[in-house]
Amino acid sequence: MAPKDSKSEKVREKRQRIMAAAIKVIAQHGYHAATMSKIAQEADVAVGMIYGEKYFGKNAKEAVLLSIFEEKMQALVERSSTDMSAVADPIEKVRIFLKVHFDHLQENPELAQVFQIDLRQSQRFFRGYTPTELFTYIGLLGSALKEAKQSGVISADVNVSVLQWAIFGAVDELALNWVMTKHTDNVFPDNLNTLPDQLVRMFINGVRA
Amino acid sequence: MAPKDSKSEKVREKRQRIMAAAIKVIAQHGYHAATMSKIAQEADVAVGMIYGEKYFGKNAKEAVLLSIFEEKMQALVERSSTDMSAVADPIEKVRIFLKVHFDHLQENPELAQVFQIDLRQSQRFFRGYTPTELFTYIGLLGSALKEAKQSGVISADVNVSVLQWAIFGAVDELALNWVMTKHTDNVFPDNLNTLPDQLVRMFINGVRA
DNA sequence: AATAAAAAAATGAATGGTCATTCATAATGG
DNA sequence: CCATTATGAATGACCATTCATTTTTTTATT
Repeated sequence: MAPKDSKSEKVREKRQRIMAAAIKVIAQHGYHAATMSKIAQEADVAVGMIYGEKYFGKNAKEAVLLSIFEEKMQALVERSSTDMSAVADPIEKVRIFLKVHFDHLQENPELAQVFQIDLRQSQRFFRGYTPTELFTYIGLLGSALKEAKQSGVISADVNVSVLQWAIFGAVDELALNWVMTKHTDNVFPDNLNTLPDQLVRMFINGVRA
Repeated sequence: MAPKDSKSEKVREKRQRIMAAAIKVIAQHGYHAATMSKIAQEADVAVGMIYGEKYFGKNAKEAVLLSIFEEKMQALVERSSTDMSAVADPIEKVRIFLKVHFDHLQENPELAQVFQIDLRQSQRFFRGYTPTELFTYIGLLGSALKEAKQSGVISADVNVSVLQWAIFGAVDELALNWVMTKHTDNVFPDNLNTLPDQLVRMFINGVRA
C-alpha cells in the first residue's frame, strides 16, 4: 500500500518530469504561448493527467508555474544559505551570494529565463500571489548587508534596504542580459564568473579612481 | 484638404487617446489580459477603428504596444539627453540621468508598469523585435560613464559595460518595487527623490565606512 | 447657401481559431 | 474482478480581427 502521507516515487518522479517539461516549454515561448499539450508532450504524459488530484489539480497551468517558482527558489535559497554560512566575513557572504546566483544561472539557463521574465508577471496575473521564496532569497543578501553595517564595515548612513534592492537589481539585470543575448554579446566574455568580484568592488568600494 | 504627408490633428489626437487607453488597461492587467475591446472602450472609439490604416492596421494589438515602447521611450531619451547636456561633469550627468528617470516614473506610474513588466516579454513575444530606443536610453548612461573613465574619475580597470547595466538594473529594480508596492512599503519614504544621490554614492564612492 | 451625390471614416456584431479543461473510455495492477 | 490511474478527443469560453452597414465629411452643382 502506498503511504498516505507521502507521494509515491512514481508520482513524485512524474511531477518532476512535468515541471521540467514546463520549464523547457515556457522558457522557449513564454507562459502564455506555452500550451498544456506541449508541456504534456514534452513530459511524455497525457494532458489530462496533469489535472489529476495527484498532480496539479484545478488551474493546473497556473499551479505548475507557481510550483516552479516556489520549489526551485526554495532549493536556491537552501544552497545560498549553506554556502554563505560557511564564511564569517559579511562582505564575503555577499560575494558568495553573488557567486551562487551566477553559478545557478549558468547551470539552469532555461529556469533562469522563466524566473527572469515570467516571475515578473505573476504578481499581476495571479491575484494575491506573493513570491514568498523570492523575498526570503533577497533577505539572505539583506541580512549579510545588515551584518556588515552593524560591524561597521558599511557606513552607518547607508540605507540597507535600498542597497539590498540595488544589488539584487544589478544582478538581475546582468542575468537577464545574459539570458536574452544567448551569451553572444561582448559584455560577458565567456561566462559570468568574474561578475561577483566586479559587483562587490563596485558596490562596496566604489568605482572612483 | 488634409496634407498628404502628415496626419491630421483629428487622427493624431485619436492615436494618442488609443495609446493612453492601452497604457491604462495594460498597466492594470498585463498585455495578455488587456482586450482590444477594453482598450477601445477606454479610448471611447470603436474596436474596428484601431485596425484602420490610419491607426494601427494589421496586428494592431502588437503595434499599439510597440508604439508605446518606441514613442514614449523616445520622449524620455530626449528629456534625459537635454538635461544631461546642461552639465559638464560626467558624474553629475549620471546623477541627472537617475533624477530624470525617477521623476519620469513618478509622473507616469502606469507607463512605468508597462515598461517594467511588459517590455521584458516583448523580445520573446515578437520575434526579432529589438528595443532600439531602450538601448539608446541606456547608452546615455554608458556615455557619461565612459567619459568619466576617460577623464580618470572612474578607475581604468572598471568594465564600463558591466557598470552601465548594473546601474540600470539597480534603478530598474527600485522602480519595479515602487510600482509593485503601490508606494506603500517602507523602502521608499515618500517619493523617490533621494534615490539618485544614494545610488551615485553607492556606485561611485562605495558604501565602505 | 442649400442640396445632393460621392467618398471617407467609424461602428460593433459576427467570425474563426486557439487553447485550458473535462470526462467517457482504456489500460494497469493488486 | 475491481479499483486506481492514465488517456486524449471533445467541449466551451474567450478574444483578435474582419467587414457589411451606418454616419460623417467633402465635393460638386445650382
